Amino acid sequence: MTPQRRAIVDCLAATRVHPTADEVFADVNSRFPMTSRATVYNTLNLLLDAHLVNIVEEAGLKRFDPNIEPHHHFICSICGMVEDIESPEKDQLTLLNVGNHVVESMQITVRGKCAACINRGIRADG
Amino acid sequence: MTPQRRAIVDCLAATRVHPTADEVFADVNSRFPMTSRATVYNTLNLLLDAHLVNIVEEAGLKRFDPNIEPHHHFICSICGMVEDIESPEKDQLTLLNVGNHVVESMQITVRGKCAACINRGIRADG
DNA sequence: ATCCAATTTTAGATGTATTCTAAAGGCATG
DNA sequence: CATGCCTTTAGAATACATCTAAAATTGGAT
Repeated sequence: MTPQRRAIVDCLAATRVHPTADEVFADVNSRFPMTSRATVYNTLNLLLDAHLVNIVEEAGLKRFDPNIEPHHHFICSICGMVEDIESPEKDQLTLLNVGNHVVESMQITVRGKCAACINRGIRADG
Repeated sequence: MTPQRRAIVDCLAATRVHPTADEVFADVNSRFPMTSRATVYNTLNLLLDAHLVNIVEEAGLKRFDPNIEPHHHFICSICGMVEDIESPEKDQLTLLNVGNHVVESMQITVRGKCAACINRGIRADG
């Protein structure tokens, strides 16, 4: 565990915005200015392999999620914001059977417009 | 509607494997050898804008899905295969409320090991 | 059939995200 | 202090996607 790795883990643990690798790089670099992108990518991939973070893909970007409990996501179609859903309804979902495949997990992705974007739109119109 | 565009649309309509842009390019090129990647990307993006195809992102690749009915996906964690789920259970899902956001759609992603990969594994072991 | 304007296609350059590589650095152990 | 192992660094290399400008094609008017 090096200072760079600790900074990367801290960055993920402190945020709820599902940062991209580049956003993690920018945050870590503000504290350790010489950290290279390769270190950020290496560390993130190590965390992925160790199942200590998850990945959410959207609009061509891989976003990293330190929440490894099974959960779901809301994605704003305007600003791209990704938010964890901690709804009791998530548990109503039992594993579907799919053909002859072995099902291991299920995840719901909810899409729509986030409250912030709706407010921005209302102000712009009025 | 040009021959190139028709070939791209035909390719998508004929397949159930959710091809990537590059796979579409390879297929179209086998019939129209001089078709460029740009034409494939342009046409796919036109189809996306017109909501005539959907996109499924997985493992850093954008896969194109001509099925525009709301539906769900099974993704194999070994080979990356994406399969549509046409399960009656999909309809039991009612739109969740998520904070103050406006929910427009919900999609389930089921992950696991596909039948083909399981068979391959069993043969490899025995 | 010919011309023209508008659109599409092409090849290659460019952009963006990610991974690879080789050299340098750090740290524990002998 | 030397050694070996692992990490970090900077930049090159790769992969996927988009952009650009010129050439080709289309459909409509003559």
